[in-house]
Amino acid sequence: MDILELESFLPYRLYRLADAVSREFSKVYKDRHGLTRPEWRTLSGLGQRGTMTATALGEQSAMHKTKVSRAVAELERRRWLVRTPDEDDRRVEHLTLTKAGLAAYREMVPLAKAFERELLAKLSVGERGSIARGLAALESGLTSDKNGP
Amino acid sequence: MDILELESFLPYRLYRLADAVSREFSKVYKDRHGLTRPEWRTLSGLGQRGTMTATALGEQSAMHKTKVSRAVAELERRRWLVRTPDEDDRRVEHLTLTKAGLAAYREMVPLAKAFERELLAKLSVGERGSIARGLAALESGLTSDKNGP
DNA sequence: TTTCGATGGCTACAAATGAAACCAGTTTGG
DNA sequence: CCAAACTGGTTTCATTTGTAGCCATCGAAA
Repeated sequence: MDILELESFLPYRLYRLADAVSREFSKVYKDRHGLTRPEWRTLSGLGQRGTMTATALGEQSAMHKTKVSRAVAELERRRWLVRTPDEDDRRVEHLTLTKAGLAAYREMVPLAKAFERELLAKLSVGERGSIARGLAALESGLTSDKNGP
Repeated sequence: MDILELESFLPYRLYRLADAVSREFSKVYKDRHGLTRPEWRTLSGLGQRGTMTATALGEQSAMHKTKVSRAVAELERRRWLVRTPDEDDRRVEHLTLTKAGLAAYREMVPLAKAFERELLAKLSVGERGSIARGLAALESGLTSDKNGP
């Protein structure tokens, strides 16, 4: 009889790994600032790009509109970002971190980098290369057929 | 100023990839049988191993107890599995797929394998090897320090 | 034994998520 | 010019998830 070995099934392995890593990293921003993942991604996106619209944020960080909307609302409530209406299109808002938001971002960046470094530190150089190539390959394999007919 | 490039941040990349793949694959078991992911994993685990306790299922498929509990309850409601109390320890229940459950499992296995095959089909042999090695390396890097002092 | 800490499994409540509907505002085609 | 289709963003509601606490049972230690 034909069976499936869950432990070596790629979707499962990927998910489990990502879940473990993400859960571990979430401690960093949760413990430090009580952020949720969508909030962290929003902070990160704005810190990186300077100013973005909600839609752009959603695309960059692969989040559903509603996640973005709620994350932005919360960061605004904390006064970590401000919205400035677009001149030409009144539906659009440009989001920018405030001083406080930027401070939080600046504090998070080294922690994030350290986390990633530690994660990779356990691997050999060859292994690091393997992940880089493997992930890139899978990523491009996926995104290319996202656009259906 | 120091910034973090979200798009190349490993935890983010992993999560996004896993999420996309998992979401795509979930269509298979959702469309076919209206299963949730925990339910699918439960089915898969039992199909693979024959008989397991809820705790064992949780460990094998990396699911929280409550997810397991609820998934098992649902599969039992569908009469896809039965519980048999352990002889020695009356807290423990052994879970086994019924004929119906097994039929569903048998139907799913080829679909799962086909999905994985297609996912990998877009990659070169070298790239496939890279993922295999990369994932394995990260996995062992993680599990080894899960056991804190 | 009795008692006390673990363990298997469930449930109740709170928080996070997704789908779909919605509201403005904008574009397009007649 | 105006209706219809579309887009940015929010809200509502149902579903899913996690946390914490519960219950029953078990094992060990007194």
